[in-house]
Amino acid sequence: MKLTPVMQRYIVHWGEMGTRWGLNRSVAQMHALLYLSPQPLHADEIAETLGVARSNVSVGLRELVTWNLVQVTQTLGDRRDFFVAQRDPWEVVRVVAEGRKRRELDPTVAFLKQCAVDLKSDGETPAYVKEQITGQLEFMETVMGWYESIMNLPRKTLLKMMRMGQRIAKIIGD
Amino acid sequence: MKLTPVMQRYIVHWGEMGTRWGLNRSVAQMHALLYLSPQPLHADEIAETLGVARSNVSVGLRELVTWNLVQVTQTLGDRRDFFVAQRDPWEVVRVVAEGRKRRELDPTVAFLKQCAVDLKSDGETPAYVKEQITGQLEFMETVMGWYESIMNLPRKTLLKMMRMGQRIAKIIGD
DNA sequence: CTATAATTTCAGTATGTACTGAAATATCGG
DNA sequence: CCGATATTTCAGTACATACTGAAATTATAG
Repeated sequence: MKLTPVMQRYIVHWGEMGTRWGLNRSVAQMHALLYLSPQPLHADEIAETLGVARSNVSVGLRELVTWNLVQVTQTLGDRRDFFVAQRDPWEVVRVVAEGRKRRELDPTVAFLKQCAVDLKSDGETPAYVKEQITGQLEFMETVMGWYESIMNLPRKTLLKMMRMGQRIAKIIGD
Repeated sequence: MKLTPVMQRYIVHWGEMGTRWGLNRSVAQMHALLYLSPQPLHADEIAETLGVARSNVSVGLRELVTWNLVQVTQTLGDRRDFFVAQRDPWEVVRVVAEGRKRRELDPTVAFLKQCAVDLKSDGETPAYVKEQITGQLEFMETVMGWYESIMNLPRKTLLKMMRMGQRIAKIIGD
């Protein structure tokens, strides 16, 4: 696959950003490449175009497929797997957000819950600390409940809400 | 400062999570310690309690102060700086979210805008690619506009909205 | 101005994660 | 079942970031 300068820059940038979103650089680059490609690509072509090891592509694609950021397709008369990117930006955001929630929020809530239980029969920890911890748990549960609600909204409703911007305050704040 | 087992676990856990939120481990631990402390602490005490180098505490605290996650205070008759944690969870989230936006979203939007400009006079990049890139830019601008709106809402309105959960769909989706 | 305490800087080192490439494994046509 | 091609595994290595501790700097009390 031949890349124009803009395409190269795009892929490099996406790789950089991927590292800040919980993917690693080469995985993000693979997704970027597939995202720009009008037709499915096979692993060798990806490895060659990006200049990374074939094995690395193998691992990266599997991760992308697991996350539903990439899908596998077949071509008649070709044993190789071909890959296409998830192109719906909503789905991409959903997947990335879901991954973050799982890695960044869920463990903390679980941990705080356990703390809350332990603190009930804990004589040595100051009351002040107990309040801080339980308060934080309550806060996180509120925020996560909201997140779940948002994610369950139909896409159309979500888009509508986003486009309302500040006006939402008027509706809610009566 | 003396730590009970629950407090130790809390600090360790917060450190782990910090690494996933764009802070580094020891910085997050410092915040956690201050968050649990009923009174301001000075740098030496933090270093000793957490078992990290004094210099590391210095750098970490400065970062936390810059981010407004920690404030400096003084005590009469003591030359040392004392530190207290930002305890408002909304403010903590705001700060962390702001940091992420700055590092993860802003550069990408800026980059995509530049791409869009360059693509106007780019004969070699396929039309298909142009559409993908401009579509993505549009999407990101919608999402970021929404984020700004949310962050500008009064805290009370925000809390109200979060507690509404799914019912928000009914209001919007008419 | 000097002595002392507090803080910061920074070169060197440690640590964790990603990447490579060779070897092993799996898949398929004949 | 065999040979050829595609894919995956994994030990070793590279790389980026964080941490230490000694030295330099800054601030303050007398």
